[in-house]
This record gives sequence, C-alpha cells and structure tokens, in this order.
Amino acid sequence: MKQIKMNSANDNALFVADDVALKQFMGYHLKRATNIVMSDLATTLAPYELRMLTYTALVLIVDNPGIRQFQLAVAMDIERPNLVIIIDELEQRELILREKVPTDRRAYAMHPTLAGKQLYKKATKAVNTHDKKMFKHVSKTDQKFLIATLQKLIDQY
Amino acid sequence: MKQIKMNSANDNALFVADDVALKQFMGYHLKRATNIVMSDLATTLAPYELRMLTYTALVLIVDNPGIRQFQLAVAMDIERPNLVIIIDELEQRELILREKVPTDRRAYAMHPTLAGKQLYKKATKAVNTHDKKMFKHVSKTDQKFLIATLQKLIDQY
DNA sequence: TATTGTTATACTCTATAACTATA
DNA sequence: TATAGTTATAGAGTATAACAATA
Repeated sequence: MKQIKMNSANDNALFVADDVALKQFMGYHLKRATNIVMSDLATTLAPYELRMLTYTALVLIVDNPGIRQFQLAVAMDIERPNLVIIIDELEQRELILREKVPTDRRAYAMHPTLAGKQLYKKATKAVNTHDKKMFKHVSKTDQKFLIATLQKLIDQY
Repeated sequence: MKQIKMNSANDNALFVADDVALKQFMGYHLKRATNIVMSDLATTLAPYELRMLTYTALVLIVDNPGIRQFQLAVAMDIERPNLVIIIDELEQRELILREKVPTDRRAYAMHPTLAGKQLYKKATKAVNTHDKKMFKHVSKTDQKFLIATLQKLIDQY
C-alpha cells in the first residue's frame, strides 16, 4: 500500500489517502514490507530461473540431503501436491535427484546434483545481497531484535 | 516453514530439518510471520465474506469517500485490472456505490453504503481482535519499534 | 496523445479430494 | 488401515496487452 496524493478542493493542497484505520494493524505493516521484499526477491532470483519456492526447496535439499518429499513439504509449510511440481522442475533441470528408498519403496529421498549445489551457491550469494539491500537502513542489532520479535509470533503456531 | 523432526540413524534422537541457510535472511522470518498472520486474517474475515483485499478496499472507500478506482489501485499497490473484480464484488453486495464523476466522465467515485459502513465496523472489530491475538506476546513498545523498523524498509520504495 | 476503467489472458501459489503403490 | 507420492482441479493473487470512452 502507498500513501497517495489526491487532488483536493483547493488547488495546491494535497490530500493523502487515509489509511489510518489499516495502519493500526501490525499485520498491515508486516504485509506491506513483505510484499516489497518478496517482489525484490523474485527479481533477484529470476536470472537463475528460480522463484522463492524453487529456491527454498533447493536450499533445503542441499542442506538436508536424503530428505523425503513429505518432510520437505512440512518444512516449507506447503501441501504435498503443491510440492510435486516444484520438485519436478528441479529434477528436470537436473539440480536434484529423486532416489528410491530401499527400506520404504513408497518414498523418495532427494539429493542435490553438482549443478544443484553450484546454483545454490550462486543464488544464495545473490539473495544475500538482496537481503542486505532491503534491510540496509536497519542496524544489525535492530535486525536481531526484529527476528526475535517475529520468532515470538511464529513460535505461537 | 517449520522445523521438523526427522528420524535419524539412532532410534531416539531427533534430527531437525536444517534451515540455517534460510534463517540468515530477514526476508525468511518476515515471510513466515506474514504467512501466519495472513492465514489467521483470512479465517477472521471469512464470517463476513471478506478477504484481505476486499476488506482493505472497503476500509479505504469508507475512510476516503469519493476515491477513484485508479487512486484505490495505487493505495493498495495493485494493478487497475485486478481492482475491477474486487470493486465489482463490493458493489454487487451493495457495500459500495460507483458514481459517475461529472467533471471527468471517464472516472467513477466510490462511496460506501450504510451496509458497507456497518460491515466495516463489525469486520474491523474482528480484525482488531485478530491483530491483538497475533502480537499478544509482543509488548506495545516492541510493536511500535517493529512498525518503525518496517517503515524504514517501506519508505525506501 | 494520454488517462480511466475494462476485458481477456496467463502465471503462480494455495487447498482439497481421490487415486496408486506400498507399509 | 495408514502413509508417500501423484493427479486433477479450483480458488485466489498478480501482471501485461489491448480496447472503448473520454480528457
């Protein structure tokens, strides 16, 4: 949301769209900030042909080799069916491999390929730069406080 | 995202899905927290047959009677075409009215109906309760700090 | 020429039901 | 019976191009 200028009755004066009712909500500020960050993240990941979800999945597979699809779905807090096409995409691009689990033939263990690990590194460097840019006006101390505050909310659920 | 328990080689031990690479990003925490808040907001608004976007539009029309569609689109930071169906919905439910602007016959000025103002009041009460619940573990002081911090980011863009 | 509102369209994210093959 | 992965499908949010009416 943006505060916008509206022509008012008198010529030179500017009237700003009143969002005072929304500004009382923490969630409003949170959503606005997140929209901005997510939009810039998308731009950041585009050159690597990754979106937030494919990047997140790639990171979690690289850092948790052998992870099963249902575990990844829980970790990413998305439904199993929605994970399928994400994994399909990473597999088709040969960034990860699905391997049959001998002890449970229903399941697949996912592993990164060399290309997957290399893309992870490059993309993560870019995401790091993006994240620093977004929060460049927030001190390290304040960032830690922000994380702690958000974590309190997250831990409730 | 959730930290999840994974069976490890030894029976009783639990292995938590490693999201340390993602946790380094402010955006990760921001997105997780926002997902939780937006999900609860949707549940909160459902009894009023409102979604975040229809509620936001209703609030801005009530608080800015006579606002034009393009102005509302700017305020909500969405594209004009996407606003059309939101306004259609509010108009069909007779919560708002589109009125031709005599001085610019291309434009519509939007006004809330009595029903719109009444629904605004009821829904806002519910959203207030929701917002308080979400941030009940965060002190008022910390909430103000959080808003100020997010505002720094928002003001950049 | 530019702007307001609209239509059409496409992509992404999300959610649920139901299937298959295994356990 | 229950679980892992899949298919099909639908709702919702988002973005762009192009049009009619009007400025």
